[in-house]
Amino acid sequence: MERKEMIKMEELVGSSSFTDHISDSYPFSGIFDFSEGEKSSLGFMELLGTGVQDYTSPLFDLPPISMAPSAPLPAVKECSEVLNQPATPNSSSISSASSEAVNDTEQTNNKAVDQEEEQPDKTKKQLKPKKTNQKRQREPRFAFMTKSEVDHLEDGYRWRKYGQKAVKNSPFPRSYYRCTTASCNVKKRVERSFTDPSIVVTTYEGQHTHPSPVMPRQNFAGAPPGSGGVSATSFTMPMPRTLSHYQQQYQQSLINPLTPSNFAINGLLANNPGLLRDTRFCTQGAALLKDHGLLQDIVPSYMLKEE
DNA sequence: CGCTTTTGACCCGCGC
DNA sequence: GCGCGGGTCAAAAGCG
Repeated sequence: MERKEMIKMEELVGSSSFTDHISDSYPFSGIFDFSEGEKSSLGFMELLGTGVQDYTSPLFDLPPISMAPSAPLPAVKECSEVLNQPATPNSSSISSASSEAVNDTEQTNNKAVDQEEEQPDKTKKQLKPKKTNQKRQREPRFAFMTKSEVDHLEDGYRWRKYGQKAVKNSPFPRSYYRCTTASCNVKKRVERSFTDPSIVVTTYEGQHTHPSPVMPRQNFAGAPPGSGGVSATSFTMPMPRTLSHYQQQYQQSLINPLTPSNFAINGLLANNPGLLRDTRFCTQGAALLKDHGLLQDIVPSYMLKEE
């Protein structure tokens, strides 16, 4: 059995319950898409190359202490768009989630209103209500590649497939999934790389507004949710905000070993001592050392002017 | 029976 | 304006 699986993102957040997916080398890479509006800034193919070797090559190192990037990453052209990212996509799960919740609510309301107002004729299939002229808000997206035989990787959440489309220039279709939780509008797309069919590209969009159905909260140092020790929102959203978020947590854990983040990170590292050594996160925004405030999550270090 | 998947149609933005 | 491609909807089918 040689199947290699992704590191589940909720595990990266801090579950202490995984051991069986870890191998010495993770064919795993991810980049972030902070696109705003319709244009995507995903560029992982150019960024990562087309071979599996590329995915596991050290795009930057994650030394256990410094977390310093070994080298600037390529595909800089993609980085400009991150600047359009509204403030702090991931510095606070609360703010991020709440702002999105507002958007979702607005969209839902608009939709409901539209449906009520328009009431298209019931000829044929009922048409979708027309969208308002405002541009569709696209949530921050996170994409990563996984070497896997299965398309739909288990990630701790329950998903319902709502669509499948053929992808241009690819023999493999793209599948669209939505989180089954009612109030949660997280989506993900799954498709195979046409350059390497063993690679599955998964793109998450949005943030879960609920804990993972299969990830018990006591993983986090046994602190009950809302107890004031470990807030539920800190750890019950395994969907990645950005990888740098986790690196921040890790960094924070080095600075202040009493922060709640440590419960997650330490548990993670305790169970997976090779994680930092082996995991090659490929993201422009992830490799940051200095504290650049909120921008630190979204702007690559070499784009920040040294002062 | 309830939930999920399938799948064709539709919507929408964008480029020409 | 039109066509294309990506994304979504929703009825029907499938499944446990």
